[in-house]
Amino acid sequence: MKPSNDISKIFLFSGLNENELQLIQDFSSIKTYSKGEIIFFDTEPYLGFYGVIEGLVKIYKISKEGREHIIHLEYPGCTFAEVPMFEKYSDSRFQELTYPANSMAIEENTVVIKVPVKPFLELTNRNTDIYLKMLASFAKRLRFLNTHIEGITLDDVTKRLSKYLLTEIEKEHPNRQTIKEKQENLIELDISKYDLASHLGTITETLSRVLKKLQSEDIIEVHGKRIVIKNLASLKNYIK
Amino acid sequence: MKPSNDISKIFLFSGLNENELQLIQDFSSIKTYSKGEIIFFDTEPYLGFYGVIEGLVKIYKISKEGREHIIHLEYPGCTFAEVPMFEKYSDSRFQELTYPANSMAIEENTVVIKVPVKPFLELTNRNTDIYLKMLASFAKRLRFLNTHIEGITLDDVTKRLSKYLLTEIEKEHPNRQTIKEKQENLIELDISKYDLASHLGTITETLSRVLKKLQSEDIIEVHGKRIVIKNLASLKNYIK
DNA sequence: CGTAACCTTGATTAAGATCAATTCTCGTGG
DNA sequence: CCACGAGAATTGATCTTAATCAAGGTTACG
Repeated sequence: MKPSNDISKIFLFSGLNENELQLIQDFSSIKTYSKGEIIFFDTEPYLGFYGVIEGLVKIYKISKEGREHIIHLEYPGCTFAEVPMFEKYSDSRFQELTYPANSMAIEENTVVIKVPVKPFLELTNRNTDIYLKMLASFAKRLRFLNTHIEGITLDDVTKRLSKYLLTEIEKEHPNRQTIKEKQENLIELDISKYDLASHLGTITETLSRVLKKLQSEDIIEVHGKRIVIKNLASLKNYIK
Repeated sequence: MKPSNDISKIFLFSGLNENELQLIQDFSSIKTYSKGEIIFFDTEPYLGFYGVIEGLVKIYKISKEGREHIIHLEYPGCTFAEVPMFEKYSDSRFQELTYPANSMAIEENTVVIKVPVKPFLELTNRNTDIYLKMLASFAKRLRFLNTHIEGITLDDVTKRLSKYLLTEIEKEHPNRQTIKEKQENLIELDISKYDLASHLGTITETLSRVLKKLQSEDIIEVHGKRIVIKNLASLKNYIK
């Protein structure tokens, strides 16, 4: 009856036993969001972290002028906003922390678990396994952000888009050599072009033009949310 | 005789006892670098992390065209390149990891300790205190990078410089209300203008022009590496 | 079908990078 | 102590990329 309430798919919880999972479920809350619904703003006081069970969540910042930049996209299994938990720890004096960015569900029926800090830390206290898993997850995120910053500051939009497309291909075909010819070079965008642009640090108009340019060079073919890579070598050439 | 070999000032080691510190010192190596010397490249295989004992280190990326972007500046007490340690952990199959970015000593006689991963992890195995400290340090860095990305993608150069200047003032006067008038609004840059520009995601020429603009508006006064804030309110207005 | 959200296209503008000289600063050796 | 020279910083002129502004066109969904 509650397939969407299965929190064992959250990577962070994967080492925990039935009992611990039930405990977490007991003090946490699970909520389903519609597409476009805000999960939290970066002005809200920090209360706990979140995990995606179903759907897709964007983590983003907005400038004074209203321009948006997507920092992360969180897929099922991912946790987000765990970071402030340890900022609190590091501060001797108590201080009112806020969430580091805004977050919004960008798929219909996105299911998210909200885990309050205090009981969670009590449960996992001295659990080195959880700590190591978090360290690994933080490490991954740090490297991602490093690469992201590198892209934003040192690459133009074409290069950033090329990198994105190439990582998307890798994602869908983790071990490529064993895959048959069919669909090998097809990418099915799971986000809107607006969100993709914002994720690449640009705007829809520019993204549209760059996609058009790559099409005119016979490197890709765009049909709505489907992008076919027609010339992988040329695309790879752009990221050099 | 070896004042520069005092590794207890490394924040990460601050909870360790004499014995443990000695152990770390035994399997680690300490080296003094000249200004401009490379500590590691982002192409090198990962062998261990580093801690700054004296001096100043920049962590940076370089584009194909040779443009540089500084991601972090590391001061005495800081550790860097600890991140890949936990990427290795998270990967079941062994893989050859490289350093996430380049690093260079940017002060004369920068003293750095290099800690090899394996013995360090054996020493700290199951030491939740170290893990929590690392989580806190990763958390801090993640928030910093978030803010950094926000700045690069959503702010113009003037705003980024203003933010930098204001955080520098905070840094030098942690509890401002008790400070006397003199020197209150003086910033002594500890990096070159080239490095500052690169840290702000721009180039020296642009930085120079922005500094000039702020001077012409009577907000700051620049004398080489000394910058005096003449109108704090106006400067703060730029970061809104 | 109708309408709202999404996407594309074109014309224009603006911010900042690039290119090209100077000028300034400071450490070093005569 | 001064002069030299190299690296650092400034300034000006120009160019490039991508943002902005302004219409249209497409798609999806009730």
